[in-house]
Amino acid sequence: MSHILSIINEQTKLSPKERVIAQFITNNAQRIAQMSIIELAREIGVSAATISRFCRTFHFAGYSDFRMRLSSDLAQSHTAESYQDIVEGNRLDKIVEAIQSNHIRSISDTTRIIDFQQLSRAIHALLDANHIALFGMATSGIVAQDFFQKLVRIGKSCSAYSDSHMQITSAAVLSDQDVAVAISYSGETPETIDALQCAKERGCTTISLTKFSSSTLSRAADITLFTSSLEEGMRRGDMASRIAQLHMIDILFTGMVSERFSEYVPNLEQSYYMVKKYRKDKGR
Amino acid sequence: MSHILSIINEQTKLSPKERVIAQFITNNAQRIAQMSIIELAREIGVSAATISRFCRTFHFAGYSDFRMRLSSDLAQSHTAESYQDIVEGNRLDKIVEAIQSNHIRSISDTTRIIDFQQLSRAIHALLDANHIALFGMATSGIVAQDFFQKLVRIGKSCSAYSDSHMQITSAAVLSDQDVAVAISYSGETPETIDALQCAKERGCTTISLTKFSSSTLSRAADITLFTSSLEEGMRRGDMASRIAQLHMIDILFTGMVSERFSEYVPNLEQSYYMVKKYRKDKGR
DNA sequence: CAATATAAGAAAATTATTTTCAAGCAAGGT
DNA sequence: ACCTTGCTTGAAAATAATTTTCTTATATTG
Repeated sequence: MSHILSIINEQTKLSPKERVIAQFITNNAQRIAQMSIIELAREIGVSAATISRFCRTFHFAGYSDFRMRLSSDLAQSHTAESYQDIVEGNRLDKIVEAIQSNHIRSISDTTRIIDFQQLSRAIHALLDANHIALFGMATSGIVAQDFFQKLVRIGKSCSAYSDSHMQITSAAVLSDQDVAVAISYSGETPETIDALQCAKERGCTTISLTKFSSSTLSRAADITLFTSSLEEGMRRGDMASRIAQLHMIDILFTGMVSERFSEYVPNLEQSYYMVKKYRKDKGR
Repeated sequence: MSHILSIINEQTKLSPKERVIAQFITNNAQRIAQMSIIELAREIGVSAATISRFCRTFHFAGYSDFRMRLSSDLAQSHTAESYQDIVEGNRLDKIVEAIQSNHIRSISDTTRIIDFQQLSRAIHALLDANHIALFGMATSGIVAQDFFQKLVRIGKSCSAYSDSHMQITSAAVLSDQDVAVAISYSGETPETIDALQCAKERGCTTISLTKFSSSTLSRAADITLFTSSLEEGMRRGDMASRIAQLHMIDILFTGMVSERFSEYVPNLEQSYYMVKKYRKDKGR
């Protein structure tokens, strides 16, 4: 099934009309590409307003955006297979194949749902930030650490703590010149939400990176970035989700470096060079 | 090139403005998906009317129809060419495309060069290990941390320190029942090599994960695993290399879980469940 | 049972797209 | 040269599509 359709079908807490809409979309995905919101509304038997809201619920910019993404999603879906879970006693080559296809799919799906407006806002917010605070627990904490290392290399002031008390502590001292990035696949990790709320209270610009569906974290953030969401039960080991998050981090980072090339690239190069130099000097 | 783009480019008898439009569309196809006719008009420097007429000239129902067909067209034709470096002032859509293709390529290349014999040996060594010590600095340290988190979830005794003194310390107390995994893209990171040598001296089985070419680290290890090597000068930010390393970690981990399914999957599930439970109990 | 929240449609407002109309310009005829 | 004709193009009007606001109905909770 197409990525967008599976997101829509996964969502369990939908209002009656929303369910009707989801149902119709699932059964008539191909036709929707050619329908205006009004035609669709008439055919389903709901108001256009409800459909418009439905699209926003799923983080599309609006109906047009939804329709477009759905159709490119459908165009692609016969090319890529679906995500595969870890299963028992699989032959090694099957495992490798499954992981490869999960990861590649996760990257392409994430790319496909990028909202360039939000992405651009995020990059500029990060560039202009005095200090960047990164929040994330467990696997998302690893992703935060990764971003942290990158930001350090270009000389950006930033922090990333895996300890939830330290996260809050670092959030507590932020100002409105700062930016907070909260990472959580589900968007429901309490510690991460708390840290973001705290940062928000301090007047920070807040950025969330969650799976592509409505969540407490994405609702709370000023700028929302998404990774593809996997089918349910796919979370064992958080593998594909973490690859998608890192993919997004790479896009943010590269966007930043590309924008301030002459300032950041020398920093990057210095940081590699100095690590080498000071290692040698110690007499190995 | 996409079908629609080639149709547009084939057309030879176009008016001046039409040619300008065709040109822009060809060079910015990806971006158009997110642009209204007015934005596009402003950017090109023609009137919206002219664009509307342009679309009809090519037998589309109108601009919306054109935009939709173009984007599903682009979704189908997947373009993973060679690795691309970060360059200055690139447009965001180009950046995203480049990163996506680098990552996908990095994963497929890494998969292609897998030596299943070595992989299988590595998985069994890890399964049989009493304790697993992970070594890696900087970006490879992040990868080590990631593997660490996964191993903890299945209840495997392991360690991963980013501090090079602690790495050596942990290596110093290993026994011949243990396994050491040393991660370094170049295979020449002195701290990581030292740790592996130290582990070897203690009688450990040693596994290296490096780029695909001979290196001090891979020569020193009992079992060698490889990730694809990127073209020179591609290391800015270590993005693709880290994705490839994580891909390999996922393969190792999934291989382990798949082999001891009934022992490890309940552990995995318990670990997710308990995190949730003990968070709730704290009274949020 | 009141108070509050949520859902949903009608209508208004906004935004996007297409059409109409008029101006500008080049080619060809007188 | 000067008019006519046929294009091309943009401005503005007209239309269509979409979103927002406002209101009412329906649940939900204390």
